[in-house]
Amino acid sequence: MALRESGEDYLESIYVLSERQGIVRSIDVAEYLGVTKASVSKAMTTLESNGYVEMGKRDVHLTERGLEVARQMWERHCFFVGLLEDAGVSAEVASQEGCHMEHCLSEESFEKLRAMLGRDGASAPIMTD
Amino acid sequence: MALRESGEDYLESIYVLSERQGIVRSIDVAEYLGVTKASVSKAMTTLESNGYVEMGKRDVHLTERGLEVARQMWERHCFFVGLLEDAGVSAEVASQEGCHMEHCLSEESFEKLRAMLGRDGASAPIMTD
DNA sequence: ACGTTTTGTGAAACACGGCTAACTTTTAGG
DNA sequence: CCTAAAAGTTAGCCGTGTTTCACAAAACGT
Repeated sequence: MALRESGEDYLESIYVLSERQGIVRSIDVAEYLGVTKASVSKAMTTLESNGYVEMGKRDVHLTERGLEVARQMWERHCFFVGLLEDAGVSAEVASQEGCHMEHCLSEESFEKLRAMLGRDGASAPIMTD
Repeated sequence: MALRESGEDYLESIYVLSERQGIVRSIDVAEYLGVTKASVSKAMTTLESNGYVEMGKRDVHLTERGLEVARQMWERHCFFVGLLEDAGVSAEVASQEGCHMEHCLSEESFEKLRAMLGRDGASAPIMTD
């Protein structure tokens, strides 16, 4: 089953939170994304059954497969947010809108775009945002 | 009621088709977007009740309000498709993916991005694609 | 003018992704 | 320990936007 935009968002947030705090619980994801814990629970179930995450007793973590997607999403997130900020968009708006742009492109197209725009591949350090 | 991504797509396609062929029928929109005519029928009903389109006996056309949105979407479509093509993405893929990017940004952010990237505002001539 | 084909509509169903509410389970303080 | 708070799950609902299927209405060829 193909990953949807919302699934990618969940994976990305698990990635960011795990870098930030190590162990990630559903409630952390819920707060980060601004959804209810019920929504997270549902999403985790389908992400787990598709092999993107594994749920322990009190944590959730990415599988290899999930990590790959998550890193890619985070990379794109940083790219688009940086691009918009450079264009003069406020950090807050750039972050919101970048969140959507990151799901629009295939990997191939994204790489081509990044190559053309000459922004290097460095992702922003993960911090509270 | 705010316009959703799909509503914007419908308006844009009516705009493109009307430039191309004058009169636009539901079936044309359905074929253009690759959805069923039932979907178009339903979408037109809500777009009409929100003042974006008017339905005649055998055609559908944009109101002032709808035209404004449609032109804006088309402008963005051309911008993103052009950008991707310049990056080396095939016309077909660029068109597909540009279709999604065009809905991600606020008007303000889009203008800033366009200004920074220095692509002029000329939209591509409307042709079969 | 008639019948066929094309076009449009309406009803019912589905997938998705969110929500609330109620419940269970786990954690942690006293 | 034991209870209260926090975290997680489950069930059911909603809105959006599709679909299919059946039908209505219009257009068109002969």
